[in-house]
Amino acid sequence: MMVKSKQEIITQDIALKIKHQLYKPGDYLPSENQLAELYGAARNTVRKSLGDLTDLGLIQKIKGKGSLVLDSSRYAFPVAGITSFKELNETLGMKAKTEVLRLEEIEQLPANIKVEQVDADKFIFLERLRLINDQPKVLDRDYLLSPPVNFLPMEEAQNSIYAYLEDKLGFVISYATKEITVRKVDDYIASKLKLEADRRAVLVSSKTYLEDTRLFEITESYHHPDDFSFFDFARRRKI
Amino acid sequence: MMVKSKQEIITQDIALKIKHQLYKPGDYLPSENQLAELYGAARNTVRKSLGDLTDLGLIQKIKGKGSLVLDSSRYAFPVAGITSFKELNETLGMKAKTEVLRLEEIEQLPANIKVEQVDADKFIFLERLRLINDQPKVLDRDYLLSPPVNFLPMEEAQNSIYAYLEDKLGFVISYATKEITVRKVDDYIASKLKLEADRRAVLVSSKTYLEDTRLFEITESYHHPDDFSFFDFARRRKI
DNA sequence: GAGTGGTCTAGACCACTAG
DNA sequence: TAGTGGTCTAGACCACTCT
Repeated sequence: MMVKSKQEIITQDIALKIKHQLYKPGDYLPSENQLAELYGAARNTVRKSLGDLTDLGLIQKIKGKGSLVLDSSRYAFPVAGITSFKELNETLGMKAKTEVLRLEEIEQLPANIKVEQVDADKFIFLERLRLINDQPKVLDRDYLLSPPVNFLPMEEAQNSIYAYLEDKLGFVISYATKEITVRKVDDYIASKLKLEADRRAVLVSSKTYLEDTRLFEITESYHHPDDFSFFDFARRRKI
Repeated sequence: MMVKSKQEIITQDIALKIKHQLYKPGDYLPSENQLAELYGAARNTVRKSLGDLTDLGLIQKIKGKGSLVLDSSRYAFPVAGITSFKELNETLGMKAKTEVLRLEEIEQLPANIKVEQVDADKFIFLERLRLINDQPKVLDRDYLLSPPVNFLPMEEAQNSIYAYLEDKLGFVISYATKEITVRKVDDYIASKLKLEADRRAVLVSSKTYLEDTRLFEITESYHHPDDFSFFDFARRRKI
């Protein structure tokens, strides 16, 4: 049984109130002292929550004034973070379908994939085509390292493998690196995505890591160029 | 005179030690209690620093074990954040040049730019071509809102306008939204970027905001598709 | 059991904003 | 001057890892 921290509860409660317009864009949240009283928490705990909401782009803190609710409707879905296709669908309410093209074990990674050091015995190779309104939009190639991922049931492959890994296997996904480039693709990919003459697709390559920093997944997603969109909310960082 | 907080000093000191390999990838940092003693700070202060380093992707904290230094050499430059071309050059040491194509005041934004509510009297329009090894790579179009940006000297346009705004004008840049798409472009852009027949470029559209949440800059960057690369480090966020 | 990071508290002083 | 967020402290208890 997962117990939520007081801080998580506060974060989600405020996020929900912003989502449901109890706190509207342009409003100020109650002050930190008021929130602390309201939730029966120390001010530091409230501040941690407000910090998370700031990172998410939901509010902006202004010294001496308060915490201003931003208009986050345009980018509230966490596409800048690590989010799976399935999760995105549900958030955005699109009519989407997933076709599993291949699901098999392989001994080696394709030569074009650059990885520093991999101590996996084998890999689970999963190729999926993502369709929206019956139009092919994304060709996904997942390479799951085994170990730690030793088996992937076919029915899970059709859904979110993140949900399977997190909920069923208890994996804790921590972070990922992601690179976006534009590539000329081969005949196979071009035909699957129904590309025109130029045959360029947007390639999103990512590597995903567990809490203990073990790499467990490498993904290559080929997106149809007409429909690709990546939205990011970023705070200025100086170091 | 800008005074650094104790927490900033700690963050930068540890970041520097990681950069200079005093703490190497695979090593654990000293424990939080040891760091607190070392810097003469409370544990909470050290924890805030370690949290920032975690967000930057420099370390990964593991419960019961310690703070593990990650191999961040591949993505240490903050391309996922808000970073200007000039800053990137310096970080990556590329031979780059900037040509200012236009610098003028305009009354209206181009029709293709969607903005909610803008209370600017006019705009400073800056068009620049970015070349690397004499090859055109990026066509940048900046629209600076006036107010708050009332004037941009020509010599600053050739450098980083962020440096001008932050260092000379004292602006505090806080956050930005950024969207990446692929677009067919017109003859003008195609010729400037020396695109081939297909005439698609990667468009990075961004809006940048000040600390008081005022929008002050809209940018449209057209990247040559062969050279575009966007690298991101993301932590899994649930809400 | 000793050490680690995760959470939380109660209180202090500061700089900034506003009336 | 009162209220706000920003920083910092010293201490507590917890869950987790390792031996």
